[in-house]
Formats: sequence, C-alpha cells, structure tokens
Amino acid sequence: MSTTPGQPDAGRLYRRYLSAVMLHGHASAKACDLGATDLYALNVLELSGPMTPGELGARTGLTTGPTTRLIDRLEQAGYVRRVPASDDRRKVIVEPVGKPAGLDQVMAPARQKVGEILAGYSPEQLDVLFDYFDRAARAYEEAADVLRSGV
Amino acid sequence: MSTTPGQPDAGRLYRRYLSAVMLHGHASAKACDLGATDLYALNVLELSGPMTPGELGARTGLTTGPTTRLIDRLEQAGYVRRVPASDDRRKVIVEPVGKPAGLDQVMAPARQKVGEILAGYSPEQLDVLFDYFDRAARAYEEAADVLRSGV
DNA sequence: AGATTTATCTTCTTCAAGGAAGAGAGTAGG
DNA sequence: CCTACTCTCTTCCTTGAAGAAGATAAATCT
Repeated sequence: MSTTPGQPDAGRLYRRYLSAVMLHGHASAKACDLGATDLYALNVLELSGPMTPGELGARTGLTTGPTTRLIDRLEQAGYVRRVPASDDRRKVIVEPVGKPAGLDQVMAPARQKVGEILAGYSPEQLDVLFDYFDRAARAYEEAADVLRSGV
Repeated sequence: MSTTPGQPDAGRLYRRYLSAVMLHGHASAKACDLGATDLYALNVLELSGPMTPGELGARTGLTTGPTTRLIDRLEQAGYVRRVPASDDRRKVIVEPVGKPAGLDQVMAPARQKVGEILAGYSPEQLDVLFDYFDRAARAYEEAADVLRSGV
C-alpha cells in the first residue's frame, strides 16, 4: 500500500470494503434473478440452518402469505427444499439443498479471488484473519438481531 | 460436511461471515425504509464518489426514468444532494450529503462493535487485516463489474 | 444561426412483492 | 370423542418500483 496503513483513512478503507462486499452480493443476486428478500432469506438459512416457514417468515419480517411464496420461489429455483418435520406433521422444514444452484456459481469467481488472496498469507496471518472473521460475524449477527427486534 | 479438527471449516466460517455482513446491511436498509436498489446506489456512490444520474443509472442497471426517481427518493430521504455541474448546465452531480442520515446512524452499533474488535489487535495484526480489506475490496469490485457487464 | 446530439426529467403502463383474511390439516387436552 | 389451538397454504387486494416513450433544456457541430 502506498500510504501508511495507520489511522487516516482506515475507516474509509473499511467502508469501501463493506460496500464492495454488499455490492458484489447484490450484483450476484441480480444475475440470478433473485430478489432482495430472497437473498436475505438464503442468508438467514445459511446462518441459522434449516427452520420452519413460520420462523423464516419471522426472521425476514414477512407475514405468512409472502413467506409461502418466498419459499416457493427459492424451491423452484433449486436453492431450498421442503421436507416434512418428523415430530409434527403440520410442520415443514425449509433446508438449503445439498447442491447449491446458480448463486454459488455466480459467486465462484469472487470466492476464487479471495481464496488466492488468502493463500498469500502465512499461517499466523491467517489465524488473525479468521479470528477476525469469526468475531465480526458474531458482531454483525448481533447487530442485525437488534435491528430486527427494534423494528 | 467434513469437519477437520485444527482447520475448522475455513470456508464455512468465511461464508458465515459474508452472510452476516450482508444480513446486517439488509436489515439496516430495511430499518431505514430503503429499497434494495437504493442501498445498491448508495454503495456505488460510496465507492466511486459523486457522479451524474446517467452514470448512476448505468451502474445500477436502470433506465433514465427509474434513475430519476431513485435519486428523488434518496434526496428526499436526505442521503444525497443534486448539485448543478459547473462545466455543463444540463448535467447534475449526485453526491452523498455531508451529514449522513439514518443509515449511518443505524449502522453505528455494528461499526462500534467492529471498532472494538479491531482495537484488540496489535499494529502488525492490523496491517494484515487492512491489507486484506484493501485487496478483497478490489477483488469484489472487480467481480461485481464482471457480473454487471455480463448481464 | 440551424440541426443534431446529449442529459435529465415527466407520464403512463406493467409487474412483482407484501399485507390481510380465511381455509385445510394436524396436535393437544378435557 | 370433541373442542380449541397451531401451523401452513391459498386468495384477493394494494403498493411500489421498473420499463417505454416522449418532452425540455443545453451543448456541439456544420
């Protein structure tokens, strides 16, 4: 880097990084004809694992009607699958399908680039990075939860 | 899922991190009554700085009509401002407003959390992290550009 | 000066997504 | 066994954003 990595534009650098991540995610979703809520729901499923439509609806802030059709869209596009719950035959479990469809494929180039970047670091440096990823993920999840309940 | 001890699924950890970032961004936008395209446009402006409506429309993949109303929404919400271009009186420059409105305020808790996390690292570790932020930002921007032009 | 091109804005129409209310299926308790 | 409750899915309606075509204003070229 040309300038000192110290304080002056650290915030700006980080914001640029965040913007790029979100921009890429959005462009990926668009490329797959996925709406914003669809992507949101996929992220929820990625984070919290399989859940019922009711819980997914609560997480995404949707009522039951839109939730059903959200799952319909995701199911039809091959991202999730409905499986009957074993304990309660009214319930349905929505789970990400084993072989992810287009989204992962669209995101593959970025993933590979990031993989190459990460491959250039030493094990000690990777420890730092992954320690950060872990902590930051928790922080963002927590903040997102607060926002959800605050609405 | 092959869970190997010692290397506890780095890919999964990273995906969780990405999901959390995007989830939080989305929840923030929702909390501010910002649509997906609006958030996208704000990120574009954050990344590339002030630009004309024409360029913003091209970046967001919108035609001129929706672009005008996109800017209307952002302007009315207090995120951007229209200023006449000095060199061409037909042109308008859309620029983020000096005093950021609700979005930054909503994102403040997460920012603070991340700030606290970063404060716990040594200068050498911070160098690693910011080096990564810089490189990853470029990678994601590049990948997003490819996706945009590929559509 | 007149014609063409560029840039933004306006209007109308279309379409997708979300909210509300209700129906069907299943579980739990008396 | 019968009632009350829960969960999911369906239907209808409304809202909001995007596309298309045209209008206005300004710069550029001949």
